[in-house]
Amino acid sequence: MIALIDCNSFYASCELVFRPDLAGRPVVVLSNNDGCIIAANKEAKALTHIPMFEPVFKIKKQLLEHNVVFFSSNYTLYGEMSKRVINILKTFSPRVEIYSIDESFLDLSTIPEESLEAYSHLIKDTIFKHTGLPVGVGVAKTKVLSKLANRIAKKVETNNHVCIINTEKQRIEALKWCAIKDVWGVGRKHSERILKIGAASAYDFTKVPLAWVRKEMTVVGERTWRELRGEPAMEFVVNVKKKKAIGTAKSFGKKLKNLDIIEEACSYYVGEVTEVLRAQQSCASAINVSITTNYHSNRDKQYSNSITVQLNTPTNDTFLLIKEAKKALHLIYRSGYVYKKVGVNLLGIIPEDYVQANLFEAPSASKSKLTKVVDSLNIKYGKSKVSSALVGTRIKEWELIKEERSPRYTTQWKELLILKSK
DNA sequence: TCTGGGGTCCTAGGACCC
DNA sequence: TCTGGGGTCCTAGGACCC
Repeated sequence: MIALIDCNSFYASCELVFRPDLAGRPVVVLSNNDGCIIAANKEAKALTHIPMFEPVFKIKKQLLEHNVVFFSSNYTLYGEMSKRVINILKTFSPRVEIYSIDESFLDLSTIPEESLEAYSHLIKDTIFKHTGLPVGVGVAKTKVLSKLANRIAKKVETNNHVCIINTEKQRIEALKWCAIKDVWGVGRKHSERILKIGAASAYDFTKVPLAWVRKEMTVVGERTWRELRGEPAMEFVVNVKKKKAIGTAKSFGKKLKNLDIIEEACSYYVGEVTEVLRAQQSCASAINVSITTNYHSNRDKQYSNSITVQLNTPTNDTFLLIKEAKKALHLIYRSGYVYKKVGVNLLGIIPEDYVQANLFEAPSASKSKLTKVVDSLNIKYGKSKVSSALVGTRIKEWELIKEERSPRYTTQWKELLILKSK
């Protein structure tokens, strides 16, 4: 049996752990640049109707009327809280698949069937006791079914946040309860197509002929179909896989016209992604740079472009990659537009031990020692204390907006939570 | 009239996830 | 005024190889 443990309204719950004074009040967490709502606690969800991903400015008035508390996203905090949850889960099973920041699969094959329910409650209660985070637990024979069980645990009040799908009767009941659009792996496009052929529930979908599923939804859809029928078709991935692409593309705090300032933002992002690249002991063999105007705007002239540069020799050297990114940016930049976003993406990622030298290029003097020193200084003194001069110093001119970010309680000495004594 | 067969690699685009 | 960011997997089609 496989369990899926999922934290409820994860980002909002993380904020509430450190702000018990806000208990009972509606709380929402905003996206980067404070643009959209990306998480809401149950009080906020209960309020009228707060659509996720709704631009905040459109409903701000309404939210203020209801006394909603806003937080900008604080990924440092959420990442740390996530690690704590995972460490607890590892004490409950030797095999844990970390699926996302707030979800993990657990192999419970060694737990006797009659103990599954008690064990699930124990997992849930232990996490709450040690972190203050509420979670739901779904258990079933396949990953897709445990996702479904988790959904039932969350939505059906009487379940007390735990749901086990074990018998054939339970499986069919669960499938009939679940609308096709809510099945894990079936998105908007596919659920429209499935509805069109008359299947409305997950149960109906399992009765659609495999040939149709295969043709319309490829092998990915076939796996979902099999798993819903109780036949395992997805791998349980215990080892963290190295990333195959590492990228970043964030909106600017304000719109930008000039190449020199966009260049600085671009260089800064290259610094960020190469740090991740080095942390997984890899090198990139290509880098992609993209720029785009604000596609929401009807008034601005629109332009977007991107370019991929193959490197002569794969590298993880920030300084070399900034140089390449800058050249690439110059090729796609056009003056006369107002830009909203620049992105960099590292591609063709290979382990650093596999790098093959280029026959026609003199080996460059190794800067690996320099980047190591830079990395260790930044770990010690804080993010981006040391960086390439190409990054510049005008970060305030393009940096994204985070007006309501909470303190980084768990990772910065200066921002520790203070408990006042009388 | 009729024009091989078996591959690899790369890219763009679509669909999905949190 | 203001609209998120970071990923994965799969397929088709083009270009190339022997």
